Amino acid sequence: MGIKDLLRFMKPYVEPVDIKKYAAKRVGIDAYSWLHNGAYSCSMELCLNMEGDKMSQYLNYYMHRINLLRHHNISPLLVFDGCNIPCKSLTEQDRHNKRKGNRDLVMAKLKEGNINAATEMFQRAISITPSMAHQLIEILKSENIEFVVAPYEADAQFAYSTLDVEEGGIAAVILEDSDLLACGCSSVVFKMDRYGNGEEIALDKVLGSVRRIPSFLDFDKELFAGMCGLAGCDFLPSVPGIGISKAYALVSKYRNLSRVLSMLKYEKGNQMPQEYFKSFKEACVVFHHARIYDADSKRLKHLTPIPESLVNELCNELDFLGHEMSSFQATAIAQGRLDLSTMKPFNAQLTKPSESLPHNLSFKQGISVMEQETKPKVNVEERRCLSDSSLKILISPLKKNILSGDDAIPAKRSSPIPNNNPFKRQKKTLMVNKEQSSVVTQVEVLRSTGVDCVSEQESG
DNA sequence: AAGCGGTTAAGAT
DNA sequence: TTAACCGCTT
Repeated sequence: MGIKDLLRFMKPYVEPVDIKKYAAKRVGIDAYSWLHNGAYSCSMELCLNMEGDKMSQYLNYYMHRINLLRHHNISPLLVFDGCNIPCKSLTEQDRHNKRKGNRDLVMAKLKEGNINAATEMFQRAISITPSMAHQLIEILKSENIEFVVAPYEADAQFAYSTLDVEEGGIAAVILEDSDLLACGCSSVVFKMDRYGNGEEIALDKVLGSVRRIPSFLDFDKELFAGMCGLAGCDFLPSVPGIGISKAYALVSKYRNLSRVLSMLKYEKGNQMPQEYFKSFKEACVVFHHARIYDADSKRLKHLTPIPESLVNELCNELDFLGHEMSSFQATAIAQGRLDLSTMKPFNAQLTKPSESLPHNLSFKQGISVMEQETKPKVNVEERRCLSDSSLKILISPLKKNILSGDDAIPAKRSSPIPNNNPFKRQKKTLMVNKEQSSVVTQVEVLRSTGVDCVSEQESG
């Protein structure tokens, strides 16, 4: 995953960070990585789709971390991954198959009665379902926490949100894995623990740096991204014999990506796959011009505008970035109204099956192990963008929400909003002074006074 | 020295 | 599942 060995290579630039450094700033969060982490504590319940409190424990984990940020007066922006981009389809297919294998193993162990082995396997078989993401999104809405579902890669969405830090863009991105650096994200926080301690790489300290080794003097974002591409990433296999170190050496020697490429062509000759040069170009375009959602104009845009000359060079063929979407569709996705595995609105349970949209966009994180059997398989080759007409289904069940432009959808939660703020006491005193009109407040106060397991209905 | 494949431990409570 | 680590190979 990500760029091979990049983090190890960048070790000299990694610095410990306390998240309160970003007090009063906006910070981006990889929404799925926290979902994954939170799911460990209840992997079996999630996999077997068991009802009950334990199953929602991942939400507790989540709100704990959100509350940690709020405590430091940090405004979180949660970014969810959206649809797959075509050039990544091989990677996704692989994962899909592995999860399927894990599911078979779990069932075998369960039959043997080997509970220990089974629970271990459950943790490997976890995948985040659209409905889990949706549950979280409903809570985020009711708690007024900013979020966006990216049309495609969350990475690019992050990069877009960091473009104008002075005008309220995000100052850093918190994530568990992956390497935002290739997209040009200015500041990345890895491995943040429950107290807000993590490790950070600041790209502006990297580029132009002479003090540390490796030195990135004379590197710009384009060269840096090129280096990452050469080392191999999700949508581009690495050149045999070239890892991150050689990639760095080549780029710093030639300081120009096309010169590096012609050099490779010359040196490696027939070792280079025929498709490589085209794929490399496309990977670079993904890094710089991926499709993102622009919340102001409510449209799909490119991370940075694609120059006309580049479009011509690519023969007007931009579908490797993911298909173009209407403003209408992009907005529905961004606001979390669409289940991307079915392309149906989340709360349109009353919709007749015959009105279902075709399963032509795959949900990035896959579907749960138990759901895989019932849901039709997605053929990645057949993915096509939905037309506006097929989206009309959105209007009937959700008319008010969509036409009024109001983002809020009445939350239908089965579980109460988790409240496990590590700073409960301090919060409580603040809360008591406020008018306790909302369910949230009531639950929060009751909990902090020692009353547990208050359901929404009981308190309302 | 760098690449590459295989193994391992962590993550969550 | 993924990053980190180890040891063999180029």
